[in-house]
Amino acid sequence: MTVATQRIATHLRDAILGGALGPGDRVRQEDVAQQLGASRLPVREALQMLAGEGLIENEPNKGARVPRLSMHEVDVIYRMREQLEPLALAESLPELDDSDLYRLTELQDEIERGTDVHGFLELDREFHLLTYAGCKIEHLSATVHRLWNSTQYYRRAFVRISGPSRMRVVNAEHRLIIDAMFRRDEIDAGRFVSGHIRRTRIELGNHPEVFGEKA
Amino acid sequence: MTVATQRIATHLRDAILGGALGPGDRVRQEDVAQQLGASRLPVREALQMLAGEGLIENEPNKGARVPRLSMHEVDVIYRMREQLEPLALAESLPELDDSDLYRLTELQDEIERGTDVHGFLELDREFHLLTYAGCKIEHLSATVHRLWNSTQYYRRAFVRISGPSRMRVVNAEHRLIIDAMFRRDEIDAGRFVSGHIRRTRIELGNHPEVFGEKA
DNA sequence: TGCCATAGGATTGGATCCAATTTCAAGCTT
DNA sequence: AAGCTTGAAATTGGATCCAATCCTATGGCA
Repeated sequence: MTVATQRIATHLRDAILGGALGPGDRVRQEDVAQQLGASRLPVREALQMLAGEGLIENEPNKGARVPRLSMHEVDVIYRMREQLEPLALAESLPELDDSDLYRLTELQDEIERGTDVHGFLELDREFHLLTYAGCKIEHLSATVHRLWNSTQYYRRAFVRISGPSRMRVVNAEHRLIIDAMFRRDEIDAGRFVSGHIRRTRIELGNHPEVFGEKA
Repeated sequence: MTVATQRIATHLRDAILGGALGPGDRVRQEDVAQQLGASRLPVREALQMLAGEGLIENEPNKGARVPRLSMHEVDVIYRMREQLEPLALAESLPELDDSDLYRLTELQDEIERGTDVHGFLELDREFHLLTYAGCKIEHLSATVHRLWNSTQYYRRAFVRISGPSRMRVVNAEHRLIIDAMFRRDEIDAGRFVSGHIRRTRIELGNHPEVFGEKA
C-alpha cells in the first residue's frame, strides 16, 4: 500500500509493457525482491495490485504469471475499447486545453517522421492516452488503461509483423481525431476513435500467428 | 494470494455489498484481522485485492476506506454498463443452456412475487449476473462485476427511495430480456439490457439526494 | 483566549522467520 | 521399461516483530 509497493509495481509493469516479460512467463517473488533490494512482502502486494490490473495472474501456492490471451479474448477487449474510449474521450475533451491539443499534434508529427516498432508503440500509446487524460472518472480511465496494458504485447507483435504498410491509414485517422478535438466535437472524435480501434481489431483478426494460433 | 486472503476479501466484499460498510467508512487492518482470526498480513492483501476491484480506496500510510462516488461518477459508470453489458450478453448467451434460462424465469417470477429492498437487490443482481454467466472473457466479466459492485450502495439507496412504484416497468424489461434470450437473439436482448440500464440511469439522475448532493 | 508546537498513542509499512504446499527427480515396484 | 511412490528442494503463505508515519490531545506561548 505504499511507496515500496508502488515502486515495485511500476517496475514490473514497465517490464511487462516493455516486453521484458511476455505471456506465460513466471514471476518469482524472491527474484524480484532481490533484484529490487526489498523483501518479498511488498513484492507480494505489488503482484496483487497488478493482478487487479489484469497484468498478472495469481494462482494460490503456484505463483504469478503473465497471462496469455487468446485471439478471441483480444478481439473482445478491442470491442470493449470501441465502446468505452469514445466515452472516455467525451469526458476528457472539455478538461483539455489547447496546449494539450498542440502536444497531440507534436506527437503525431513525430509519429509521421517515422521510427522503430518500440518508438511507434510508445508514441501511439502516449497519443491516445493523452486524449483521455482529462477523464476524471477513476473507473473509466482505469478500465481504459487496463485494456491498453493487457493487450500491449499483442499490439507489439502485430506492429512488428504488419510493418509500416498501414501507417498512412493510421496517420489519417489520428489527424481526424485531432481535428475533431480542436473543433471540440466529441461526437465526431468518438466516431473516429471507435473506427480506428475497429479497423485495427479486424486487421489483427487476419494475423492469428500473433497468438500462436493456426491460420 | 491464498485461501486466507480470499476468505477475508469475500467477507469484506459481502460487508460492503450488503451495506454493513458504506461510502467513506474506514477499514482498519487490525479490526478485520482480529474479527476474522487472522494476522494483518492477509488482510492487507485482501484490501489490495479489493482496491483492484474498486471496492476499496487505499492511501499510503492512511489506510483503507470505502470510496464515495459523486452523482456524475455513477452516471458515467451506468453509461459504461450500457456499452459493455450487451457485449457480455452476446458472449454469454451461446454458452447458456435452456435450464439457465428457466432459472432466469424463476428469478423473475420471484421478483414479481414481491419482497423487501434487500431481497429485490439480491434477486435483481442474481438475475442480471446470471445472464452474463456464460461470458468466458475474464476482462469483460470482471469489468461488469466491478461496475455492479461499486454502485451497489447507490442502487440500494435508490430502490429504498423510489419504492415499488416503477416495478411494472422493470418487470416488463426483464421479461423482454428473457424472451429475447429464449429466441437466442442477442441483438434484441442487448438492446433491452442497454435500455434497461439507460432508463435506470436517467431515473437515478432525478434523485441527487441519494448522493448527498443538492437537488 | 486562540494558536502553534510537541509528545504520546494509534495505525500502517516492511523485514525476518517459520509453516505449508508444490514441484521434481530419483528409486522402487511390477 | 513404464508408472507409481516417496522425499527433498524450491517456492509460496502466514505470523510476529520492529520501524515509520499519522493523528490527536495537551500544554506552552503570544
